Parts: sequence; C-alpha cells; structure tokens
Amino acid sequence: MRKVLPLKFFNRPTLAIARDLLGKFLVCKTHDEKFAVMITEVEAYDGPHDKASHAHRGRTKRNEIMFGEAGRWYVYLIYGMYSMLNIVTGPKDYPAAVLIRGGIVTEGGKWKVKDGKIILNGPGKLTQFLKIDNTLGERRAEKKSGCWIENRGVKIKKSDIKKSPRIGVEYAKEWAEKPYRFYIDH
DNA sequence: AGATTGATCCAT
DNA sequence: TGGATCAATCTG
Repeated sequence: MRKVLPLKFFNRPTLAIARDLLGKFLVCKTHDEKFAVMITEVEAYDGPHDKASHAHRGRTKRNEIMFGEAGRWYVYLIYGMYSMLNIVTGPKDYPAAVLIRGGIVTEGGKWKVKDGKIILNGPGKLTQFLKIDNTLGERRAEKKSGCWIENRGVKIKKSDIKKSPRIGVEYAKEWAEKPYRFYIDH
C-alpha cells in the first residue's frame, strides 16, 4: 500500500497532523536520486500566539508561507548551514507548520549505519541526506514537486508515541515547555 | 563549552 | 546599514 497523502490531510489541527506523520514516509526525487524515509520525529508550530513559531512576530516575507494553504513545504536556513524542512498545516491565514526532525532511511543514499538501520536523528541531517534546500520552499507536497509524503500502511500504536518539549526554543518562555515534539523509538 | 555560517529582521 | 538572532551539528 502506497498512498500519497492528499493536500487536505494537512488542513486539520496541527498537533493531530504531527502525531499522524509518525510512521509515514517522506519520499523525495532529487538530483536523479530517489529517497524514502520513515518519519520518526516531528515538532508542531501552531498558530500566531506560539512564541516558538516564526509566525509569532507577524507576517514577514520569510514566514508568509506559514500563513498560506496547507500542504506546502516551508524550508529555511538556520545557523548559516542547515535547512529545516516543514510542512504547512491548517487553514489559510492561520500560521502553522510541522517540522520534520528525524527518520529512518528505507530507500536510497548512503549514511551512517546504526544497528543495521540508517538513522537520521536531527532536522539538519535529514535535509542534508535528502539534498533538500530552499529551492523546494513553497512547493506543494505532491509528486510533481519532487517531495511528498506517503502512507505505506505502517501502523503506529498510540502508546508508542512519545512527547517532549521542542528542541532549541528555550527563548519561548511558557511555550517552550509545551509537549509539541512527538517521536517514536528506533 | 565553543566554533561554525549566512539569511533575516529590526533598531540605530 | 549594522548587529543580534537563530526550530543545529560537530568536536573536544
């Protein structure tokens, strides 16, 4: 079973989407290579009041895509060297997105192997592996854009989903403590 | 704990 | 226009 998630999948509450993305497959065709990664770690950035979100200080040229239609990629550069891959969620004009932070490679490429699995633990490593940069930004998560998400029938038990505060957002005060990071063990 | 690295944003 | 900031990663 390989079903490409329709764009309407992303026009739902952001926290639910974040949880539902665990066990789904991020598939990319870039530079004549095909990669597939089972998503194991995500973070939600939900709404204009989320102080950890780029949208918290209002609409700018950079974060405008977060206010746009659901199912588009939001890619940006951090610390001058790492691209972060997010998928825009929720209705138009409501700024929200899910950051894809980690996964297990099932097709393509070569990387560090741990316990027989190729682990991408960290959002910068994931985009490096998939050769994603901001040229993907603002495109839709569908086949013709080169990157999309599939349901391949993997079931994740609700009891296997772990939560924690988000990484690297200590500045966000009370929002930094919210359990908006979801992950499953490798 | 410190260096890396550059786009973005806002105050000077 | 300049400088502070930053959803990270590596090395030690």
